[in-house]
Amino acid sequence: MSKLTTQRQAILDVINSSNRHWDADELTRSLSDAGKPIGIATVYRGLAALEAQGLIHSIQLADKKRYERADKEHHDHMVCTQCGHIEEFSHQTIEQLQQAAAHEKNFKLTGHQLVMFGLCSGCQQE
Amino acid sequence: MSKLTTQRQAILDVINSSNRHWDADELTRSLSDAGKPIGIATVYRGLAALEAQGLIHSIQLADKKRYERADKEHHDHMVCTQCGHIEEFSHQTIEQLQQAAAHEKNFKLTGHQLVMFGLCSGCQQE
DNA sequence: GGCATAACGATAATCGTTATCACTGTGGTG
DNA sequence: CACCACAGTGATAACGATTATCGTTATGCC
Repeated sequence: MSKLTTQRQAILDVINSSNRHWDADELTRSLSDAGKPIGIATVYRGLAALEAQGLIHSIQLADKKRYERADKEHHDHMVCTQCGHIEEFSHQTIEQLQQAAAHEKNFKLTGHQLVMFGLCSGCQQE
Repeated sequence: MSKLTTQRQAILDVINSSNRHWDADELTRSLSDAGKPIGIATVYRGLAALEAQGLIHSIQLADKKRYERADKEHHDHMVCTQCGHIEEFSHQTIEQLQQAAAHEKNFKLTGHQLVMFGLCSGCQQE
């Protein structure tokens, strides 16, 4: 198990302090702005380590990976293709049906990602 | 509406000729091997145009985008994290539940992607 | 035939991410 | 306490997929 160093703790604190979905660059800047400069490579390594330990979660979007706190119940994401806003939702039945589908195909499920794309309520106005 | 040029027709033919999920590089090589050399930039542009016209579909994986024929009924994907094998499955109820979830959040749905990760039956043996 | 326009193809540029490598901090161990 | 092993750090180079650039080419229309 890797160490929870000062830097990794700082990354974790930032992520846990909000419900945002952060990318590596945003985290680097946020920490620098807070007077805790950190190397971008350290951020990437830290994020990988924290995720491996289950302390944070990630979603893989088309261009980049985004990280969020793990201390919430499982959910999936809706991404607004206009403004980038990310809405969360969870649906227990969907999870169950996924399990069933995997079982049917003889697939040993280790993870999944459901992302829905569309326009958030705000962006539908225009 | 963009044109269906010789090159784009060739890309489309390759994709429609199998149930594989192709990336841009594989398509370029396949066409070159078939005696129809094509520029990689042309492949990318062609793929974008073909997808915009609904003639092919794509899935965004962590590292790259893969394209498949569009003349099949809608389905989602299971990706083997060991060998890269892609299995398809469809579940009507899941689609309906997604619609419901989007509606609930006031989200105007334009697309979605559900990818499940795990081990295919072959890779579980080892 | 000539011209406007979209597409092509070679290649440079971009961007997120990973690898490299010299250096640093930490935690045993003798 | 000094030393060593080793994971982590940070600057930066490298990488890989994709996009932009730009001169050239093909196509369709008057």
